[in-house]
Amino acid sequence: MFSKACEYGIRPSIFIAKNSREGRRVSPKEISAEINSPQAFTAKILQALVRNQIINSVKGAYGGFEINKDEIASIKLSQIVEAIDGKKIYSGCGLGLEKCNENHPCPLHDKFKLIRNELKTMLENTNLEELALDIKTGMTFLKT
Amino acid sequence: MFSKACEYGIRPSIFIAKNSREGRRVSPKEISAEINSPQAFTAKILQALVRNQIINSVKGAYGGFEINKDEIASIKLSQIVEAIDGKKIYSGCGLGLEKCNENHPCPLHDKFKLIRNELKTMLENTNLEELALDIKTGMTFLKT
DNA sequence: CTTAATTAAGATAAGTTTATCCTAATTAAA
DNA sequence: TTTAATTAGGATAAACTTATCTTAATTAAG
Ligand code: FES
Ligand code: FES
Repeated sequence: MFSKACEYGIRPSIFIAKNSREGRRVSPKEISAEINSPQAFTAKILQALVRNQIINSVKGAYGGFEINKDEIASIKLSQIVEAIDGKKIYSGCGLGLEKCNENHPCPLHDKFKLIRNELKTMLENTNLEELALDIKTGMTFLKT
Repeated sequence: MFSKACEYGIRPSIFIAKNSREGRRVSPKEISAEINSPQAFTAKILQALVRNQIINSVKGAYGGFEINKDEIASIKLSQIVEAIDGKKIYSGCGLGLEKCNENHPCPLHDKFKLIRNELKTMLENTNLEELALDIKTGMTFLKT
């Protein structure tokens, strides 16, 4: 469904959100250990999220990644997915036609569009705070 | 959402279904021309569908691909998707955890599972006949 | 100012998916 | 039985995704 890159965007973001709520910056090393992902590759994705102003990085000693506490609740999953995988997941044809088009639909268009839209709505209505809270209470997990 | 291979499984199947309803066998050449896909690669996917007994092939002169008329309505999209992409699309964790598990869920599990199940239901409740009929009436398209 | 810690970024490698090419096997028709 | 048409299948290549490695840039602390 999502690319590995996208997964390595979402899981770290949740982990960073959780820690930022507790006032702690985290390093790529700690992140990849906690979410069980390849460190250098994950760091690359984090760079992209920083460029997209979804997370903040602080360079140099005692630096790391963080998210402004008061922004955590307003960051939607859709922003992360779009920053990494683009919006093709929202707009692309399920059968691979060049464009998904009401006036030139593929045979699966009506049915596929419904599900694609639900996915979109879900991602747009899910924010980092709610995901981070479940992690904190040990109800959900980010690895294995 | 689906891999290219899967798209090259679904679109040809619809095209073959439409033609089989009309009593015509089709060749990989005709198929890839009509659905605008790479011929050799598409042929490979067709081989896999034949091995999975979803479509029939007739070798030799005047051969080609076809589907038994009375089976078209009973072939579900889910069969094609599973034959090519496997069932990971139905069961895999949205955030890439090794297993999607009720007892060890990722933060997105509840919301993701809903959508994944809807996709599954949709594919299981869509058969080749209905898709082929829309093509035939010119209401839907398989290329560009 | 120097040092040590840390993110950024580019180069490279490995792995997977997508695509092409060539030959073998099969079969209907002449 | 020969021929021409056609699918099957293996080998290879190209493209893309995923992953690693090395160096540069930045910054807090001493
Ligand atoms: S045209 Fe295929 S999903 Fe809309
Ligand atoms: S555990 Fe992630 S979707 Fe179920």
